[in-house]
Amino acid sequence: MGRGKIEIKKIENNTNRQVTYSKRRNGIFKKAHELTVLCDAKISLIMFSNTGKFHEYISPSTTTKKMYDMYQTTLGFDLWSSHYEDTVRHLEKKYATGENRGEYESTITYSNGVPDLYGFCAHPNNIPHGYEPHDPRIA
DNA sequence: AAGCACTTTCTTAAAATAGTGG
DNA sequence: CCACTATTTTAAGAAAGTGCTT
Repeated sequence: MGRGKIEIKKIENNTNRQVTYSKRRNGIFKKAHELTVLCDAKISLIMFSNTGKFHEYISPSTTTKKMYDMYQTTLGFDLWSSHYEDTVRHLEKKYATGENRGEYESTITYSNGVPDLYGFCAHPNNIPHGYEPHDPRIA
């Protein structure tokens, strides 16, 4: 877009990276707001820049706490338990590729894959181009 | 004043999407 | 459902602006 297309990889130039982050963040927040209004969706976006600056969007119809509660209820585990990592591994093993996918997808209407710790839900058949997972746990 | 981190503005090419029709 | 198209929107690049710190 803009003056030309850029390759999706880390922007090494500090100034350009900062500008792109600022503009794209606003773009995402605007889209989240539109989806909230148009489709009556509940959306929570939490982001930290590479310098640690915090920004958040939350649909007016919900709260961040409610979203975490829904996340836990939907996936059936406790985010804050000491067994969280184990639980996620278990769910991934059970649902990510196996014959239980249908059962899983019937309970998850929005996402299309495994419980995520890395920003999106990944399923081999439905990963947007350029967003291949880089989960440090599955190195 | 000068340097730094971050945001905004302008132009405009590329991408997204609403609408339409097979 | 998919393909095509017209219209709208996004965001790159460059530059200017804002606010904070030293």
